[in-house]
Amino acid sequence: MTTVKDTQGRDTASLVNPSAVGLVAVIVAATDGEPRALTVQVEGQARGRSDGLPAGPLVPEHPTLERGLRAWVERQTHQRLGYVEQLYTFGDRDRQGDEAHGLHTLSVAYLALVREVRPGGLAEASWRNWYRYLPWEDFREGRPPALEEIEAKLLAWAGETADPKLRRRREDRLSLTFGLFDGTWNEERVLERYELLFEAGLIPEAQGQSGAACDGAATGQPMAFDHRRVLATAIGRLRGKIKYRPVVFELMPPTFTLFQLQRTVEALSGTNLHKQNFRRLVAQQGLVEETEGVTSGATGRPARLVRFRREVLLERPAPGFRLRPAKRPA
Amino acid sequence: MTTVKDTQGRDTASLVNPSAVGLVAVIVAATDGEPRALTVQVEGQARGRSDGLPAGPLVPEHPTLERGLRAWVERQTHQRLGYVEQLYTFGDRDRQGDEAHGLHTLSVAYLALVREVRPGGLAEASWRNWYRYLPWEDFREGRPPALEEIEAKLLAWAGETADPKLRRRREDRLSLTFGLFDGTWNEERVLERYELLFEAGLIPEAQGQSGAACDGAATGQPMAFDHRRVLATAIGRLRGKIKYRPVVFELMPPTFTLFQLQRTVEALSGTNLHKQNFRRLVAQQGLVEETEGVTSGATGRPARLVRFRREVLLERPAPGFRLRPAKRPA
DNA sequence: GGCACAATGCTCATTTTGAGCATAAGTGAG
DNA sequence: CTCACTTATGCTCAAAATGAGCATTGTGCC
Repeated sequence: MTTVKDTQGRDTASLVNPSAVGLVAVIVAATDGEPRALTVQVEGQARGRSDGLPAGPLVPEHPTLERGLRAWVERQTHQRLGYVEQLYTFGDRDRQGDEAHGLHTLSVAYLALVREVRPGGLAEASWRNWYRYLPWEDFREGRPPALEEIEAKLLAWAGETADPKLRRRREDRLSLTFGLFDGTWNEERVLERYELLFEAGLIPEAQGQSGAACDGAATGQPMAFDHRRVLATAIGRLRGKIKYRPVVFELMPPTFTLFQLQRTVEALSGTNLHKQNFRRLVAQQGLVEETEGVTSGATGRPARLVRFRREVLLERPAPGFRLRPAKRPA
Repeated sequence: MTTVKDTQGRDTASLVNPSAVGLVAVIVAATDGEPRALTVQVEGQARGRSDGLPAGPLVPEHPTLERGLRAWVERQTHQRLGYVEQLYTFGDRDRQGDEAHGLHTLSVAYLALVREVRPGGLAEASWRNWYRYLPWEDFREGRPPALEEIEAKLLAWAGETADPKLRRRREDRLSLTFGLFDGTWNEERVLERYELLFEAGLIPEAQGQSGAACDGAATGQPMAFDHRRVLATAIGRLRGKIKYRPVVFELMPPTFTLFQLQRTVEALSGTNLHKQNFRRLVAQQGLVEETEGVTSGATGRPARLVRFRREVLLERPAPGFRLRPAKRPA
């Protein structure tokens, strides 16, 4: 048996202190131009049932974490997972929402992208528009109305401290994440925004917070445990990733129009894009190839159906999309 | 107490199956234009002692994983950690190198960037040029000689299978990761290259492999357990990150010249950059501001000393470097 | 045929890159 | 003291990538 000593000479081989480890999955699909996550019903947690992400224990039988995750998700939801990527491992003692046993609790979170939305193997599993939980993240229809109330409360939170340094720090964070003073918005900072709201006590999941939270319309629907945090992590990661890796195609049907593709990218990023430039980009990058088919039935000129060129995965820079927000006419 | 049922109705609240969890740290510094990682001596493992990354158990006392990591690294190595980021959680059953106990073993790996290279609190800890372990990743002096031998062996590996589909897949991977047929090299695919070498049996750490591995000069010095894999993950992540976040500055002294900065970026990315364009980029992005000082003593015209503009962290796109490889004159 | 509505094609002014040339300012040798 | 050499800095120029729009082309519907 191998022996390891850390640099102090203590034996660390066995890594004592066994911990409880769980897996959580953010399973994403995009249908009808809306970004959706697969959710399940979770009991307990103060107000009866609430939505949660599919989660399960780490099963020792599986050779790798990812394989374990694939196995039980596919069994549980009858949803075959295509693209899977590890997101983050959460281990905060006070954020897990489950402190019953003495073990340290970890959750290893994964992001999965799936193509089709089956009705759901289980009655309790359902697809939900992810902006239901994070309404301030959707800028497709212009600035989300939820932001008015949120900004007011955040400003109040920043102002409620006497310490000028702390106050300054809070204001800097408001500026950086919500673009509060300079009107800037970086769509990738989803987690930072959520965490800020959490700290400011605007997230009901934060136990022991002052009851002065938003009424829920503005700060979205809660989820069980810290699952909204996991969801926020997933969205942020995905928004970043589509810019430099062609992962959106994992969400598209075998054949689609450029505009459907654009709608999907917009759904994920929560912004609108300039149509002509978007298609120029896609064409130029050689991400798709034309098929015979065209759309029909809908109003307007029929669109050509295209399909993803799998070969690009083998080509040089393996590009994604660099998002370029369009000015909204409204 | 809360109760959670998964979608099958089984109770998953307690996430049974306790696991052993360890923390591993890739602590990076850059001195004299060389990228270095902090290593410790590890006993056991076939051939006596070998280099390993600082690792320790997850201590339940700490509120978060990151805090726990910071605490024991600082205590163990007397090295204060600045920037810390979670890298990845490894949980392969057969890659951990430690299967003594029945528990599933996880390692949560972190990447840390530090500014100064203290002589090392412990005699057993030492800074090592990271290319010692991954020599094929350094293109600063032109194509690494190690690649000749590696490519030959990889081609042989691809060719040794009869199944044409598998063979095709292997060749595609060689092309994608090592640019074998199209001469392309993506410096971020460090992990993919390492894993390919591992699968091809060219990495001594792979137990039960055919002894036909490279002699070590080409495939670098081994590390304990799967620590080279962790290191490869860290390098790949860091190479990607410096392109869009100003993290290099975590490695720089308070004041430095633009050329030192360039050397550091080059050290990390393993490529050479076009000098004039590099400084134009840095200037234009407003990443640094001038100081009074200039260098002296060395040969050549003295260079102005600059310092990182911390404010950029609060500014809009929070840019990093977009690396642009320069043509090597040689 | 005439409309309304998307899908497509193309233009044009800016910026952003990639590559170099030219000059400036020290050090060390003879 | 001057020349040779070395590294730091300034600047130029052509090519490619972006950001915004205008113009045309097919279709389904009165």
